[in-house]
Amino acid sequence: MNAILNPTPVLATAKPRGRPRKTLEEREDGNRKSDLIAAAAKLFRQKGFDATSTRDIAAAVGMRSGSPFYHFKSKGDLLYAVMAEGMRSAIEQQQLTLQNAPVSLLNTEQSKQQIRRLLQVLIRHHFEVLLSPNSDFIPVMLYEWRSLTPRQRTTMAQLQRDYEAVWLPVLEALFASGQLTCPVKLARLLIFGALNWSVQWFDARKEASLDDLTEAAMALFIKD
Amino acid sequence: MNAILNPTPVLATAKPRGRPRKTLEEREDGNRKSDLIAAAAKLFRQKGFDATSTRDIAAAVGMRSGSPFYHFKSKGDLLYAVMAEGMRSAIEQQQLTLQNAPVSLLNTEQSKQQIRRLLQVLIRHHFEVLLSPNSDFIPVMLYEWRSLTPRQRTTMAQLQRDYEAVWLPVLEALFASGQLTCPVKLARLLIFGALNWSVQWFDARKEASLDDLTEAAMALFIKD
DNA sequence: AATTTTACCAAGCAACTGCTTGCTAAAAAT
DNA sequence: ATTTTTAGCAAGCAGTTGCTTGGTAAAATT
Repeated sequence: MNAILNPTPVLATAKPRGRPRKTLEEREDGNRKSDLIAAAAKLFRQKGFDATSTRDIAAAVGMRSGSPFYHFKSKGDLLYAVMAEGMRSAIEQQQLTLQNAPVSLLNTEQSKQQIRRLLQVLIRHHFEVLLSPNSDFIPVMLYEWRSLTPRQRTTMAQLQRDYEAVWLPVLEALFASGQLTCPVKLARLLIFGALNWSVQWFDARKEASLDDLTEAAMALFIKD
Repeated sequence: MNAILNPTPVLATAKPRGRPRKTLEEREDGNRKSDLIAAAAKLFRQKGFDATSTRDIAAAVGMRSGSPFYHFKSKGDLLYAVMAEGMRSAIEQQQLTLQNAPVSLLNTEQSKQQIRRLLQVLIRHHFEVLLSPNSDFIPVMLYEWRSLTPRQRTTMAQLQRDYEAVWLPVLEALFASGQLTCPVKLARLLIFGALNWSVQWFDARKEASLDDLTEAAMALFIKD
């Protein structure tokens, strides 16, 4: 527009331009980074990674378009942060849930019912991770793999293995006791598929509760 | 660039510019539209709808950037064409598979084994739709719902109901005979989840065949 | 009191996006 | 032989994208 050839901004005596700056108190201190992660998770889930612009994310937390790049060096890094944070908290919660469960993973000798109960706890917790409100992190992880770099992909795969590690001994015990008649390896893949797919159709305002789902899944997979 | 103010292209005596035009014979006649659909399906599956540009698609079939818009009025319409074509052929194939099956759907009185066999045929066919090479259509449909208009979404939902319609009586018969101990409605959702999710992990170059998968799924879902 | 750090904003650049326009050569229809 | 249709190409427009740069007020540190 202007005829100024040298685009270098004016240096001296710049008086405060534009909108008023917020004080630190107003911007609810510190956790702006996690605000960004939460907002990004929500938008990524709603519209997908590619269809969400960094401007959308900035606007969602009341920033200007360039500001998220102070906290994250790229949009891709923000996606990775969403997924990593999601897996971290999912694993942590899973550990807690198992500690509070009436049955122990470490106990080798257990009744059929106890092993079955263990799977039920795992399934119920997984549904919670997938479907409880404001937990967009894991769905984003499940559906936006493509947009990760190979590096990020491998570390996410490791986290996923950590999460699933607890399941394998349970499935093996169920197989050994005849309550599961399907090779454990494929059973794991098929069962996680059945559960993970629920983010596509589950509607919290509708008939089934997470307990209903858990019961149905148990009935579908387990014999006796 | 040029100092010509009126951007209207020169009218008279335009000599043939640019690359040589292909004759109809060279461009393998007629099916350019389905070429576009196939190329789009492949790319949409590989990179996702948003990350695929119309230029990518054009290049994949040897066209210039604007030419796909002669065949489809928008990128979204091309996506819809991919999905609709995929569902059309999936439904058609399903019908054919059932006709050649040793058991009939219309027969009300059937043995436990016959009903079980019917489900096996349906599962096996569904794996084929999902996982056989060069069939990117259905995976695209499963993962790119978001990018459809509400209108397109409802007609796709109808096609999906048509496809699943055949499954319901089979599941109900299995439930009635005690081979399925899970409410039919939820069973359908969970089973389709388990199957559909396989597009995320299945690798044709690896251990399991589609028959192995079918066997595993049957063992997982069905009692007796 | 002086300095450094934190957390932004304003502006904008270069690349890319979907899509349109004006045109044209070859094939098909008349 | 003439007209119409088909299947494109070349060029480009307007909008959007991720990201960078230069600056700055307020808070924290020294």
